[in-house]
Amino acid sequence: MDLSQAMKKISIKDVAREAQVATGTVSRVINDHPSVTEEIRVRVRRVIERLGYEPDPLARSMRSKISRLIGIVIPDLLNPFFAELVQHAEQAATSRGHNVIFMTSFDDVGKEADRLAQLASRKVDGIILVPSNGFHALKAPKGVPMVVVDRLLPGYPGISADHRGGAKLAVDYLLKLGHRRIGCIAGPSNSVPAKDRLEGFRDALSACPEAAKASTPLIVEAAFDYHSARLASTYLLAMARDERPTAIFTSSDQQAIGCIRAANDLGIPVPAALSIVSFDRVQLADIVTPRLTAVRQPIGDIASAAVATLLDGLKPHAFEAPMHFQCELVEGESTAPPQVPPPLTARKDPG
Amino acid sequence: MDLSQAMKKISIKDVAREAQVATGTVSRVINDHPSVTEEIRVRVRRVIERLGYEPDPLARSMRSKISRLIGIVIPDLLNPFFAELVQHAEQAATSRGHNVIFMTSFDDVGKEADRLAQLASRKVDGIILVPSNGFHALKAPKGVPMVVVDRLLPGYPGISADHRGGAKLAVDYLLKLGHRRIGCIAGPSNSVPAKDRLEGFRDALSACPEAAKASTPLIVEAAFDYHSARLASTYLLAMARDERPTAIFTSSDQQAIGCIRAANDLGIPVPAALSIVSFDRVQLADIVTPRLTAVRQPIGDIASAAVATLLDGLKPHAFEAPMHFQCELVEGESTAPPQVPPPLTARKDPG
DNA sequence: ACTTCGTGATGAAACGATTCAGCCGTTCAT
DNA sequence: ATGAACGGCTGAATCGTTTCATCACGAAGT
Repeated sequence: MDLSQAMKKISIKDVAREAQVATGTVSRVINDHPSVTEEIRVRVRRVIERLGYEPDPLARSMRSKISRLIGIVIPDLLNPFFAELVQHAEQAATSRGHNVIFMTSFDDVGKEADRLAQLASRKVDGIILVPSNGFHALKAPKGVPMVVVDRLLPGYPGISADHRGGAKLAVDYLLKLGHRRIGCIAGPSNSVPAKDRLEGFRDALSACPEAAKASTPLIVEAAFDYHSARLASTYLLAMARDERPTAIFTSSDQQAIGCIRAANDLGIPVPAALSIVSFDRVQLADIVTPRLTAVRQPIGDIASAAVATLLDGLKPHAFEAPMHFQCELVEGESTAPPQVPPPLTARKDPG
Repeated sequence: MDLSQAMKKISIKDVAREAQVATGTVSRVINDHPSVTEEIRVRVRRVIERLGYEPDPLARSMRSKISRLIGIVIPDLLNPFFAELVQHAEQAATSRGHNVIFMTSFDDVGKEADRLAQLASRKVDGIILVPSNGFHALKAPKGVPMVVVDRLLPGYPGISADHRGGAKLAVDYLLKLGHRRIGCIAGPSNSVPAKDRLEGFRDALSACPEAAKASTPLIVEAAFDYHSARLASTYLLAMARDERPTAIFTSSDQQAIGCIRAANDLGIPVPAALSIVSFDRVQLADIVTPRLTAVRQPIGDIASAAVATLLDGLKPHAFEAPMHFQCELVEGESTAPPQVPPPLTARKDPG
């Protein structure tokens, strides 16, 4: 016992010798290859157990070209949406016996290309990419399946939430509450999801000409973060009372929080005088006051689908339509029916 | 050219043949081994360039036992503090030519052990571990350097912020503002950092007997999250006005937000009637209303130090004192001097 | 002049798995 | 009865490096 403990490492050869079979046979036992009699299979298994043998992943992948490793490249982990995505992807990969190499591109096209090359040289079995924003002719590494998530890219298999449908959900909800002047903090125009959400905003309005007319001038563009949205919201809310929106759709939770802040600063109570619906619905949405009504992306589903696509080798997707997942509206406390605006001219007092 | 493109892959042998040297020589050129004449070095380099040869990391690590991979295991990526830690660690590793395998333990000791074993079998060059909470005899994989971060563990090289000193910083600040009844939302008692922060809280008070006497009954324990802290805060703030704390130190930003919410619900204005200082100071602290005054952990430094420790092979740390990094107080808008409490009996009205 | 050394380069043996060609014995169809 | 097909196993080649034991050669020491 002690001697065997002192031994450096047990390899497939040791197992083979001990079990009186060839190394190839042991290999087939390990890999559950059918061509092995039950008797031998059991015998080998027992020896493996006894020796505490574990195959070396490195040697294994070197020969087989399968690394049981997948790469994930995202722009920024501080964005809770991406953090959640990574967490779910890791979970999905782990449950399928893979590990994940994590990388950040910092929204830099150069870094992104570099990271992809590194992953390729590591011979990962697949890559999940959330591309950096803006224009770029992405060059996917040859021979490594890749799936683009969230920010879709033409020509690559893509998976994302149905941003357009989700936004429509949000605005439909506001319309149903009775709102007609609905502002929109759109995301940056170089972001695909932002554009999609804006489309969804318009989709919803197109069913209600009155709202469409009143709301179209109330669309402003801002980055996805708190500060930009606070600024943009201040602009919208500084309008005269009968012109300013009674509700605002924001393209991210952080934007919504900036919007709430702007409303507070202007003395506009939320949701009494201003309803807010946001997108993403990450943890954040639940701890802010008031809790956000928001459209939740099915991040878990997206992550699972991405991993499954890679690991099941569903390559043909490349030129088919991207996969979309339905969003869901989660009601919080940031929405209410619109106040009846007090007549501007005279007060209808009794008598 | 076209033909060479069609070729499967160029290996070290191709380079050797083309440059008229032995493969071993090429290897030494690649690894900047000194024993190689300038002439040959140049010649080989040129061939490498021309052929676009890139060494295969797998084959490389198989022989050399060096994978240029480090593993990082954290309990939960949705905790923004850990997300930031991972982000920084990835950055540090990348800048040193390493990649990182990311794993989540979900605060489960069993999963944690499993992940560590996986990393060991992948022959990573080092492991950064944020251990799951609670008791456990952690078994570090043999032969892989490991550094424990944040939640220190006796017997392992550890790196963390100076939680105790940081907490003292926070409470000193409150004392300086004039507060004497200072509440404390302590973290869960099975968490090492939580205990350290509580120590720091006590350290600060020990300099001011008056405050110590008034504050000691105001310590309550809660999980690090929003909801627990909201509950705990409500308990503290529901006390009579001259008994309840005029300031509260919370052990996390999320706790602080729960605390603010509790104060709001009770009609206690922050910071006018209640000052709050929290720990961590992640992004969150900046977008909440009011912005949090908080103690910031130098996450970047911690991550860099962890990576450096692993990659520079500073193993002897194991039984030395853990490495601590100083925290820094960041002023926000959640703190103010205490209100002068209005006399309880009669109002000192003129006349 | 002869050994001793050191330097730079070589060729082959690891590393630890997978996989491929081949072999032997059965079984099945003809 | 005979050949083809096939299942089950073996042994060796292979993957792309690093590293080790040598070796050739010239400089230096005696």
